[in-house]
Amino acid sequence: MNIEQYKISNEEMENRLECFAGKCREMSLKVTPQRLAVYQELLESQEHPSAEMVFKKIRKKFPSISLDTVNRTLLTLNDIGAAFIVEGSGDAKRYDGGLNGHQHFKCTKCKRIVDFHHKPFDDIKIPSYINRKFRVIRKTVYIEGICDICLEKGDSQKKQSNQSM
Amino acid sequence: MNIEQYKISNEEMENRLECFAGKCREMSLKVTPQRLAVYQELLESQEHPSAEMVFKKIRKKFPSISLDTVNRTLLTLNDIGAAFIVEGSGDAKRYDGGLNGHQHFKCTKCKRIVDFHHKPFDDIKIPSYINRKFRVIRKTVYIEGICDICLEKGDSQKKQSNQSM
DNA sequence: TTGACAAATAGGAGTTACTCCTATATAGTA
DNA sequence: TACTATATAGGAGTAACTCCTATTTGTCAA
Repeated sequence: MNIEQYKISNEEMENRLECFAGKCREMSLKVTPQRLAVYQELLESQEHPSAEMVFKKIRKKFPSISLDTVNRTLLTLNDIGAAFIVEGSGDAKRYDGGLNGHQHFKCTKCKRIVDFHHKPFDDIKIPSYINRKFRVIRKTVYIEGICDICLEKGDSQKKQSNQSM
Repeated sequence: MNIEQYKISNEEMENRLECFAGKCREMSLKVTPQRLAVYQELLESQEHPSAEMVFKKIRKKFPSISLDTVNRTLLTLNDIGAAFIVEGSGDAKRYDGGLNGHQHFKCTKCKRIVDFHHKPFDDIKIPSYINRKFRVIRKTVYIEGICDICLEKGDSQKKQSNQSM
């Protein structure tokens, strides 16, 4: 079975929370109960939650937390590489006239989407257990990063940490 | 050069508009000037526009068009396969604790994101002209479709046309 | 241990990107 | 040409943030 439902053990969780606290200190970010709660909830969740979903879960144990804190914290986790935003999610719908086969590169800074075409990517083979379980409508190779224009005019600005923990 | 800036010719545009009108009739959708304008603008655009971008452009030639019409029309284009929504765009940000290497399948109906892991997808090689031009932060194989749960409870519902024109 | 202070939080206001509603207009047909 | 099912314009409503500000709290240093 390659469709993953990975449940974390208690020891593993302790370990990861400690590691996360360390990373925060390293980046001179304060280790607040809110941050720990958000990080823990994200690790426990099996469903790639939105901020709203995380908020609703945490609120049960931590009724005073605000949605804004959850949002801010999740973005912070993304910045320090302790979590990431699922590819493509979170921006306005973008449309494609679909004139010919191509793949997309998206700049996470300016949101520009650039087409490119690499023939081998047209023919990627999806594992059969996916086709058996789901009705696949589209498959593609998707690349995210910083585009040439943003690189040029902003190279001196803050760089994100992008290695995951 | 594989980074695409494909500009359509006038004859090609005429041809595509006629073909689009035909497809509308076939689906018993009315061929309105607004629909033609939205479709034409999408084909002319080099930038995978959002509804707002299309709206601003069209408004110059067609000042009375409403944003809602642009939104509705773009969704209609997506439904009949005359255009599509760039993968992943348009929904709330979804977060990933990133515990281990995996890829994502997203259900376009219920927005559920399911992890799967197919080792060959970990090692896709990005063409060098991409790495030369952009700073790549992430690359992944991304699959969209209808998940098992939605298939089971909604198979009788409307099916989208998914072949592009 | 305790101040001091920069950083973080709560909660509400503001913004963006739709999505829904309804009266009016119009494309397609009879 | 008249009818009718669709489509449109424009405003209201909603979702998902993002910003603002007063208050609180980790962290460091004495």
